[in-house]
Amino acid sequence: MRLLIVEDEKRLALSLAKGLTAEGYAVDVVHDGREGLDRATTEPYDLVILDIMLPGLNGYRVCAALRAAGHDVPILMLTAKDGEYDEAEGLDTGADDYLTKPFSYVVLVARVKALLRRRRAAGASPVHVHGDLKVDTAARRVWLGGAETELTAKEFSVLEHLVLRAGEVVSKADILEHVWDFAYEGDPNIVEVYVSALRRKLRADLIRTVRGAGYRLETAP
Amino acid sequence: MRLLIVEDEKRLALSLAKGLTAEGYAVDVVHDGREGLDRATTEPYDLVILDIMLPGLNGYRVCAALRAAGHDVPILMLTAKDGEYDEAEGLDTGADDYLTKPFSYVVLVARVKALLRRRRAAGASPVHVHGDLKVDTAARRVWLGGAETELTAKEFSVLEHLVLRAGEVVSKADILEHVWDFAYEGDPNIVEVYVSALRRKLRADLIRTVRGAGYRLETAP
DNA sequence: CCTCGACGATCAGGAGTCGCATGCGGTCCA
DNA sequence: TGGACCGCATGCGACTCCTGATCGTCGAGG
Repeated sequence: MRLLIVEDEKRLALSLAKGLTAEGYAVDVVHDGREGLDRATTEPYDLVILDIMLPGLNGYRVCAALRAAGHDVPILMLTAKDGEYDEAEGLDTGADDYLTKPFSYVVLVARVKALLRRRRAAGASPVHVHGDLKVDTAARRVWLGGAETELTAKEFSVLEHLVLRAGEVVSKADILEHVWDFAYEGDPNIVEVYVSALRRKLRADLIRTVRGAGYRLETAP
Repeated sequence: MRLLIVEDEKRLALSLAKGLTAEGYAVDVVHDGREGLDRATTEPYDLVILDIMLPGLNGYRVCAALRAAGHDVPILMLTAKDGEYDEAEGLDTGADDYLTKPFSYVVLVARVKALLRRRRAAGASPVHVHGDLKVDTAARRVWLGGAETELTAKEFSVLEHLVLRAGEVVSKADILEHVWDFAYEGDPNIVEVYVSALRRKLRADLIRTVRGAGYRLETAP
């Protein structure tokens, strides 16, 4: 599950990102509205956490623009309590839920999970397809050209992370942070070991090495 | 059968939950309106017991929001006798039945059963079929390939939870939360013991272990 | 065009984790 | 009082994961 946080208070954004990453989500953070809109329109996020007061473009406008562009990604709005902005307005522009600052981290996580559950209950499939590769994140199953392949937990996590960023180059540090513990003090070689295993179990040319940068899951067949 | 209790008086909520659990229902409890709405919209409950006076969002609004969202889950409202809230209003917003505090536990159970019967009579099937496995959550009976199998209460609850999420990986923590008390502090080993029993009584390959992730009820035959 | 250095791939082994089976005592109910 | 059910503990077996070492490959600069 991939989350985008659009929040200009950097400390808050960072702490949310850390926590949600620990929950197992892939988290990206941007600090202004325009950048947020760009990312949300071009990348496949499962949920967007959107602050109202933002430099560049405020949260309402980001939200409205996203909906106008036909994106139905769930949006959780963050509003300040001082009443300058109205919660109802947030829901009117197409947000799915809102949270009033200050909020506890536990509540935020509960809302995030609820929104993701709701979306899943509505029939949104957690299945990702790229070429002849099919990955079902809920069932934790992987097919290649119709044949199912058995993966271990770590192998699946690495693959899932690459699939969520299919076509992009993902650095080893990024994979380490997301799949392993946050502050993992280990050899980046583990990533190589698991990529190697994935290539062996799936197909060698599925994961492309970008020397000095990381790995990229090939999307075109 | 899964029940959700939305009630902020914790002692009352707990005693109801205990009683209904003993009746064989899987019971979740939340203490405020918003959380109740979240859960009811995202989880597949068979009935919601909803107090009127709630922090966050009162019972009427939860009920109205649920109906507005297209959910037809039966709702049993709990009203205080002091007339501040009108019973009729509860029914207007879409509740199926109401009960005035204080009420006897026996009456509550009778109403719950009546509502579940009514829904069943209306054609909602509590029977889930996956391959040659048939599970009747109302009657709490299980058939495998036409032959009925006797399960204990806990065995059935674990199976029911897996059936409701058939095809997905369900973590042991998730099973613990839903089948045992919600704040259960116990050894995940219990889950393993019950899964083991289910495999013995049903078929070994029906419940698949996904190492490091949980269990998955196989859907394909 | 060759050489060298850095980076990446692969392999094997041991430690640790995870899941399963079994058995025992407690408790609840008939 | 007896039986069934439940929670818990233990020990075993298997698999996974990480580490370290070695081998391979790419690319830049001489």
